[in-house]
Amino acid sequence: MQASFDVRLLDSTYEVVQKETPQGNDREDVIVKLYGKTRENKSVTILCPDFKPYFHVFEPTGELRKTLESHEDVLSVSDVKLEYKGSVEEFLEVKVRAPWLVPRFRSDHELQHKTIYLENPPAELLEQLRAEQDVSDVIPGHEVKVSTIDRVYSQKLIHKYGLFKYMDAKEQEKFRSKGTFFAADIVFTNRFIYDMDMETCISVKGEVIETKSQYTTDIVLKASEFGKCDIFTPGLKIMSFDIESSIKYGNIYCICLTVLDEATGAIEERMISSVFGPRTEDMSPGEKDDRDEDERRMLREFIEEVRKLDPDIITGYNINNFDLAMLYDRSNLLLGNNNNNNGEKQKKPAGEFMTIGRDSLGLTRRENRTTGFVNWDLKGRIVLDAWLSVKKELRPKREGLGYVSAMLFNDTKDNINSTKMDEEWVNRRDEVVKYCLKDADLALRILTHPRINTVNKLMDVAIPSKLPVKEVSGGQNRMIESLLIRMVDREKIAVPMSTGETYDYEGGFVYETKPGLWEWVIGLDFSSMYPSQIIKHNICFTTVTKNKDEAEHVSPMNAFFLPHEKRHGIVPRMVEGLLTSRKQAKAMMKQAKADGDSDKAEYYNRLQNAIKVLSNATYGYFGTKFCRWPFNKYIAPSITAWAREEIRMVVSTLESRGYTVIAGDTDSVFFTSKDHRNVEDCKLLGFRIQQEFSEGNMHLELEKIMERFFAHAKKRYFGKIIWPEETLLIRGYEPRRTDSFDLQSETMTKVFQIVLEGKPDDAVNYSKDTIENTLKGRIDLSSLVISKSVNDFDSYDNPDSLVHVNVAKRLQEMGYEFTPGMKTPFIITNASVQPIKAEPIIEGVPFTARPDYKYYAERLAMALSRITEAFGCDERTLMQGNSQRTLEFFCEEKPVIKAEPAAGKEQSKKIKQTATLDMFM
DNA sequence: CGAATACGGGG
DNA sequence: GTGTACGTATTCG
Repeated sequence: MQASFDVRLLDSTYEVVQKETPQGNDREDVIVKLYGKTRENKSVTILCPDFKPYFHVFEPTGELRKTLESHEDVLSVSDVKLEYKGSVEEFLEVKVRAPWLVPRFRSDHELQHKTIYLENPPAELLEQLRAEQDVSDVIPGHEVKVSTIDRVYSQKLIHKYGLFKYMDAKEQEKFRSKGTFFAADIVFTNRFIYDMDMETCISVKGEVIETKSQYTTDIVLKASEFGKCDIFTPGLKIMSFDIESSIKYGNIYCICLTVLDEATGAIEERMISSVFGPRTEDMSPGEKDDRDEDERRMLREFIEEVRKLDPDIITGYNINNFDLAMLYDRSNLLLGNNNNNNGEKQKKPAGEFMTIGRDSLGLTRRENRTTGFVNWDLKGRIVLDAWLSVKKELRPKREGLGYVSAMLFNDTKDNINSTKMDEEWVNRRDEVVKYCLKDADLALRILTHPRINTVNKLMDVAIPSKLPVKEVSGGQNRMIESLLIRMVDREKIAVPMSTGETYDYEGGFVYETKPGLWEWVIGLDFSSMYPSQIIKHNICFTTVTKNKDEAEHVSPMNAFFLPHEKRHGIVPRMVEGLLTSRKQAKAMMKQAKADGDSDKAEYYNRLQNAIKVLSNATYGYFGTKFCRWPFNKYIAPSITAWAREEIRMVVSTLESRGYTVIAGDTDSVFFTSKDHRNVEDCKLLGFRIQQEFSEGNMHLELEKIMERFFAHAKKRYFGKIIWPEETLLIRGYEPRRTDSFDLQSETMTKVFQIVLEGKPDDAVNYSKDTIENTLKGRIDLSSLVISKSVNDFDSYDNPDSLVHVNVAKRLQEMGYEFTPGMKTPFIITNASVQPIKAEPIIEGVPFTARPDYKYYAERLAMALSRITEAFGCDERTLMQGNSQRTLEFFCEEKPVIKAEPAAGKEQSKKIKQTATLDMFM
């Protein structure tokens, strides 16, 4: 049956299938598969045959051309002309049978060298080589060493001057059947999406396949035609799940899941639990088998439910590190046919049995080699860990499910002691299952909470980046490349591969902060500083020139860019497109607001934000080693250099007019004026300066006015904003450490408050008092507790040097049970020795040891001094209290309070500030 | 001081 | 998957 759908793309993959040829023999073939959701909220699998992988090779030698032409895996070769570094060059387009063959061709034929060694070349040739623009060095000698700036130019030189005859056999080997590969690292399905010019929403026509075979989606469609369609945002099915298990025995007790269908608001819940109690050490083989069989049943039930419910998103709390690993390990162990004849475990592709992907394939695990970070993938579904979303969006001080739930919706986990799950499972089985479901529910509510809203945000950025939603959940690279590669392809420009080279360059300008407490501070910033610089100076890999004469833009780091009229760069055009569509989105938002359509307004607000993310990421992309474009080492540094020039100009103009600039970073400046001491005056001044410095596509904007502003160092400040809205601003102080003790964060918060009330003297006193109380032990023990989790002892390189590991060892010696990964609370008792000594906190046992109050006081002083230093009170002074030495110390210091005196009625403040000094003396 | 290492979170 | 992206505080050297 023929049908047509509008589809929002969620994921893409490919499959190798057997295809019958007219000759009757089977041949491997590739089909692209797209997964998505239709406008009617139906899940769909789209099968797209007839697309083949291809790549380009620069000016291949005769040998390489012959090898490729006659290779059994090569479907076709054709000559194409593509632009590379400003010139049109000859390339060979090579179409191959399957994506996984491309890396194989690369390893067999990719040229690795850009230095050529020549034996006895004539002197005349050497002169010619030296004169070549792209030769960076010619070192004469027995063997002449010719270095070029990239492999393409090595190839060009060899061809142009017939250099093979001056190369020995070994040297020839490096170049003979090798070539420089282009576009051979573009993920196959992305290549498909770019070439078909698909966006995140497509319209597709094709034949509905009635027997769904392995697919779990509502619809399976064999595509015959693709078209454009308007953007829409279907309701997704979001599943959250949680597993309770035994650490000791490794088995699963229960799996609970909850599924929200955004389209209808309906929620479905499932609880799958074991009929057995905990395992024991002395179980008989028969008992063990029964329990294994029971767990097998649970896993199978889980798989069946997921396939039936067919969610688009799978979430849970810390599922990347725990629950998914649990499913993976247990299904490998229990569902694999590991009970074969000789009892040996059969090696199977891992995750294969957890068949919950939309194509019935299993769970795949990817571990980052350097970070150890684990990523899970299910075809057609998007795996999102609510924990990671929370970290990214909220940066809460503690990241536990209970803490975050309390913070977001004042709800909390059920009362189950998860560290004693075996015990809880014996005594309160029903409650554990409820607790498990509750956790799944909390994770779902967190992921969809307005302040987190991960699913919507991903759906949104997918729009301007024109990609399936799963693609944008990875990194920003892919989003930028999605836009760039399409433009570049259309204009017949070659797509080089990243060389992975890194280079250091200077970043944004950071003004040396004037520490102190200030009043009536005006904050301005350039909107979209980096994108604006790209546009202003036509910065692009297509506009770089070595010829200063034809350049219109000369960056402060001496890179030259062509005038916009001569060649309008691809990157500036891309960024302009983004800024324009952001303006449109903002206008739509305004319109929707005016119409009273708050949902629509909210949508356009998120969309404009997504576009902002994308346009800002453009600069970042050119600064990474993954950036594939030539001249990238001129692009990012030129952007930042021009930006530094721009903001410096503002700073120096303001200073030349007698205003005091207090802080500034990359695109922002904070300053204060003696003659503007109220909101209205500050607004007038701010707007005047905004107008003065906004020119062309650069827009300096009055962002905020602060009644009080405290700055202590670069990137560390807080303030009380009173315009355009009254809010608190805190930067760089976020006390986000879970291993800090309560007293520290509580005191810090209190000190912020006092400072912003305009009472720095009180803040210093409060700090001193708290430190003194701590030193003298007049402090609640519970506010000193530090809690850290302790892993397997032998997982540490140097376990004895770590306090928390030693505490866990002591717990074990004292006869308490210790489970690796367990959170261990303790109080430091002696920090003057190495390793630091601490005593564990044990529930129900009174803490009798004496805390190392000096240690705690010092840590407090260290944290608080970052603020009090601005008032002339450093860490040492804080520790010394009001002693005579304090006084001496202060006498040598320059004036401490830097608040600008307020005019007229505010005079009393000045007196108070003097009083602060008096107090110290 | 910059580089290396560990944590967080889950049961 | 035609790859290679945690962010941050503390300790180490």
